[in-house]
Amino acid sequence: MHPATIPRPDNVPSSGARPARVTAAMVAARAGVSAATVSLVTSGKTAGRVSAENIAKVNHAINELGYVVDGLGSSLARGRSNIVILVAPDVSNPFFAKVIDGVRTEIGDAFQLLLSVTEAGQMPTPAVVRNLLSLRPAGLLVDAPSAGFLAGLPATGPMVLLDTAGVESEAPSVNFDLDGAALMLADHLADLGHSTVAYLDGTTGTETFRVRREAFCRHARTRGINVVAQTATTIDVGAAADAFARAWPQWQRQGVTAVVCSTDTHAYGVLQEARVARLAVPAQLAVTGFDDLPYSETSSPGLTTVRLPAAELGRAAGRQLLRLLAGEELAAKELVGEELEGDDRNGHRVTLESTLVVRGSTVDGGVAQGGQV
Amino acid sequence: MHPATIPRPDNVPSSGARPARVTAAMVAARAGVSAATVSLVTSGKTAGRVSAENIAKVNHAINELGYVVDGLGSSLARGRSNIVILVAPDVSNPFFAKVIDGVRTEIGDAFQLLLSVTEAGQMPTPAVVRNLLSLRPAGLLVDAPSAGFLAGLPATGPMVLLDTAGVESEAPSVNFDLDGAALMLADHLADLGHSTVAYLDGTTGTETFRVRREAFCRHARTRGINVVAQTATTIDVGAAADAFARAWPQWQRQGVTAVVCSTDTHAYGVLQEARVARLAVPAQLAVTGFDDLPYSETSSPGLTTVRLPAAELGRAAGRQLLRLLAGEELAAKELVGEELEGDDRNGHRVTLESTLVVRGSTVDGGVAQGGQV
DNA sequence: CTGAAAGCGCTTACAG
DNA sequence: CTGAAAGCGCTTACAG
Repeated sequence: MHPATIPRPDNVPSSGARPARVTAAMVAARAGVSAATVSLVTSGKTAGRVSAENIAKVNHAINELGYVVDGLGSSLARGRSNIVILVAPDVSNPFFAKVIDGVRTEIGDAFQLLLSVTEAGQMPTPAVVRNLLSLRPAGLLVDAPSAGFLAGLPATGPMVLLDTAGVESEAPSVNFDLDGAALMLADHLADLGHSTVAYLDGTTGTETFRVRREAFCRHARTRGINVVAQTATTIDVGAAADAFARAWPQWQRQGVTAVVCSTDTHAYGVLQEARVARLAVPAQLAVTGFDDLPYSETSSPGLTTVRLPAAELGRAAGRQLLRLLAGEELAAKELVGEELEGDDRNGHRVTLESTLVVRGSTVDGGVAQGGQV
Repeated sequence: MHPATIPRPDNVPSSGARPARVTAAMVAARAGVSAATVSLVTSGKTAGRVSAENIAKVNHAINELGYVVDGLGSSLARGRSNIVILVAPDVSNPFFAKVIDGVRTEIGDAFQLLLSVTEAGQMPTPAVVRNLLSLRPAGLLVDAPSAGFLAGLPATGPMVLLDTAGVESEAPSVNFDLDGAALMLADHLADLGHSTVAYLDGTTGTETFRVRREAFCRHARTRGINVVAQTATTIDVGAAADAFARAWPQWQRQGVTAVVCSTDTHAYGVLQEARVARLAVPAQLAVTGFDDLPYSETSSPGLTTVRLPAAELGRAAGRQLLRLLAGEELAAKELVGEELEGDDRNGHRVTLESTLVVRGSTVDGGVAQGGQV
């Protein structure tokens, strides 16, 4: 009579009742204590409040019955759940995978990390956000937020922004030093004598891409580099290869000696096409990227690229959020009406240094020479 | 005094109280009705139970106050939340992105889809699962489950498995017809006259990879094809390229005329290396993949591959889950003690047909000739 | 150290 | 059609 769910170990016939949920009351009865005591034990607040004997009894009963604290009841009583929601426009790329992993590492078991799922490349709609917030997450992590998204966000609990390049917000945030990165890149190319370069951008319209391009172009100009051409394609090796193949004859005529790509993925396409065209990299053409994705180390030649520390971005954001959450607890418990100490009022804006990783796509023997600058 | 959260529109000073949560009781007071009536309105159960006038009043009050039904309270009262949790070992690959998208499309706004986040390539630990389940999700979707994971799963609510290749389970599931796919592939290569091939596998140890390989080898043998070599690398273009470059001299001596890859990503590496080595594809070497990732259409030559309908996998699983959920509701409401109709007892095991997409990597002009077979 | 009680915010029989 | 009341499962003052 029940819809097929997961297999029952024993073939329970059509009585089909779901296994009864084990509640704190049941544990209490079994242990011969009150539900309050059970709660104290499960939440670890026993110090000076529960006798060792009762703690043992409760734990025993918990194991016997296989009790798990109900997330809904618990969250409702505490006023918030223990889930942290990570909102991001692009879940499926290796760079973001590292970011996620960093967050996960930092958040640990204290909170349950869940990813909001949206249409590829989209931030969740206001309606979805309202839905998410109604779950009373302990905190929110938002990657690459658009300005519109932030504007529509109702003022709720702790939130940390990741990779907000170009978007204004007062919320605590963790960012890459894209300007510094672009500067290093421009310097590197200028030092190598490049004076005419092309820029291959992404079409997603992400803020970070815009910032990368603008920062590079600015610093390039300062260093006397002409950015004579710009094209954009989707973030796809094939699309980038095509675009480069089509553009190259023209670029060559313009004297382009280097192609700067807004992400390594594009650069892979360029490298690939260059190999097919038997263009000597870096002698005839230098290629650079952003991100330092895994493949950049093993491509041939290796790709010179701005390493944006993805995992560290996730970790730093996780750390910030944990601090906010701890602060909240403090505020609720002890500091009502007072001011928190400086540490919690500053440090809300973390910027991570990027590094330029020099490899064979700009310098012969770049890898051998040691990599990072 | 509160930790910095998100920016307040107006600079609320250190009074700092969170904006008071708007509750159903507040809406009720404003509208001059009972909380029960508010609930009826928000859940759309007004038919014959709430006057048009009161509906209007309540809706008005809701808008005025910006009321959103609290997910925790609501879920606790109903006995389950409206979230569906998608558990998967590999969130960050373009194939899975399509699966997610399919699920999202099907689930729609009825439920809130959230992704469980685990270490890359890992299923969540039993502890995490218990945590997730304590949120009382309306349903669970599990992609590429390992046998161990399923065994450790407590018997809970509705669940649908995706891509369970090789894993036994009684739970409703949606799968690809990998055997049929492997057969088509073997036939295709045999028809082209290949009799000696190499197999390039992934090292993740995913069940689906094992099944792909075994099924292909079986059918290949039947068709008189010798699979003379097998290698495995991580799922990375560069790694695959390296592996191929290293293995090719030997393979060539063995008379290998085709490389079958367990996923397109590997095949990209092979194609790339083949171009560098000026190996004529497909004349000297045919290459095939599995998945039909986006780039397979634009690579040069295009990649002959088994198209596994990823989005359809997600949609079918979403559909199954919705049916389970609907059945549950029925069971709870009307059918206690009776049997559900056949439709709900069968059809719990959906198999999706795969197709072989023939492109230039096995047949000259493969694309032009129409693609699918 | 312990338990009875109130409360978190909602939904759903139930009696009118 | 409407509202008072009980209940979902927990946590947290509070009184002992």
